[in-house]
Amino acid sequence: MSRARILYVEDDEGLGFVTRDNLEINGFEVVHLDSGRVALQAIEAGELHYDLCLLDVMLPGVDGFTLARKIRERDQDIPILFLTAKSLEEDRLQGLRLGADDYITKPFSIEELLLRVEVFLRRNRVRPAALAFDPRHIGHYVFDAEQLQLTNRQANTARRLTRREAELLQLLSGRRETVLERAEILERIWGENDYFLGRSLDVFVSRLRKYLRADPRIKIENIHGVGFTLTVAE
Amino acid sequence: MSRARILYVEDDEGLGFVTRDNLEINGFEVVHLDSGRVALQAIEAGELHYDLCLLDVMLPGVDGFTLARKIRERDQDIPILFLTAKSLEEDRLQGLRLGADDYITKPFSIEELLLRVEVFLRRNRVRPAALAFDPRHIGHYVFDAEQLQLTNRQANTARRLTRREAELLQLLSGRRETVLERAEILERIWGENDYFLGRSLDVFVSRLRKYLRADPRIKIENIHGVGFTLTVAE
DNA sequence: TATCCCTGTTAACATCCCGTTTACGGAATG
DNA sequence: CATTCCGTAAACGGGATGTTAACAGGGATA
Repeated sequence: MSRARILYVEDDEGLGFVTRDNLEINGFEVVHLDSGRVALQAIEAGELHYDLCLLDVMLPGVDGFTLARKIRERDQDIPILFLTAKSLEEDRLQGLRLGADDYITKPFSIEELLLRVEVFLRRNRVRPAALAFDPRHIGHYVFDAEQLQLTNRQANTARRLTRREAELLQLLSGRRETVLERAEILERIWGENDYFLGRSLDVFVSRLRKYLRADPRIKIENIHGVGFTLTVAE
Repeated sequence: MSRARILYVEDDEGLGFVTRDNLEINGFEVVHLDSGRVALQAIEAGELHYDLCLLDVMLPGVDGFTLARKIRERDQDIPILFLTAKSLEEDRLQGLRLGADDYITKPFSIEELLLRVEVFLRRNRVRPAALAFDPRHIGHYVFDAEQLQLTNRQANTARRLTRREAELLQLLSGRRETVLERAEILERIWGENDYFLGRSLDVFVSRLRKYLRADPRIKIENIHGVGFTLTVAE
């Protein structure tokens, strides 16, 4: 696997620089943005993909919570860590409800930060695509990745998916409305990327389309030469 | 779906009682031990399998760190949360190095505790407050795990099971409708996992199917490459 | 001690399943 | 209009599973 990419949003210039530097020394690829607004744009542009988000809560303008919410809209699986000066319980709770995965209270030591980040990425790598335990709604289907089950709520029927099918649907449905590049899908699910696996991916996409055909609002669109996007029309 | 099992080590009687109570109300199965020594024995006996460990750091005799180290020797993945009165960084770091996953600083609110516990269990893919099935009624059979007896209420006949058969049936029927992975079954019943034990499991599943064949609503389904699911149709 | 069950494991073989690959036609691109 | 990319059905092959039977060893029994 290539180096893990971290989105780091922090307005304190000094701290931001030091932290970024330390993360990079330890082998991470860091994109450091120094304002909530810029980060919001970057997220909404939706071009880049990260393995982990590190968000300062207190940002001028757009705060960390808002960012987290936006990130979750686009990616329901990516780990989010908050950095917060306040150790106020109310803040911690709000973050956890928003789907944050952990908190680091300022001031923190670099060593602590690294330990937490590594714990996180390690856990994420061990259990690649099977994190979601909340059944996920896709049109009038309900998809339970853990149970490898796809239920048609309308017809009240269920279908068992194979592991690969579930992994792929998990990835697609966790990032709907955004373009998932072929290379990324192949890296994440197959762990490598060659011509034949690419054809395999096409076959799986075709199968998923068939399984989801009962709801015409659901589309898995191909972007020629780039990748796929799952959308659910209103 | 089984309830998540939490090992909770806490010497403060009052706090321990309240916390345990709250966890149980919220659907967790809690084993509360009130001293480090007792916990150490329990861990070294290695009989029980937990989904999460909640350890007070300050314990008379054997402290939380020592426990964590022992637990990590046996299980690399199980989430460990520390409860600590001190928010000293040195303590936090030591805990993280030992493989702790998080800290909760006393005093904590029950809501915070629950949120954190749930976040961690989610990562570990255990369903927290899921309802457990009564393992004793399976279709028109009645299963007594203690007596190793399986009674067919319709035909009014009974069959004696062997211990392994009973263990497997209890696991399957207590978690019906959910995918039980081969690895987990083998870990829980055999304590280890190799090719031959896997074949052994297949043999036992086959036997159970035969014993339960009289009720066609009962199915032990295989999910190829993943595990088994016991279902009882309406 | 020899013998007999009882139980869990191993062996053997048939069958099934699923990820991959092939094949071919259509679509997109420039 | 040439070339590459994609959609999908079908075939393939290797590994996973189902099932029956043989086997081994331990504890009870005589």
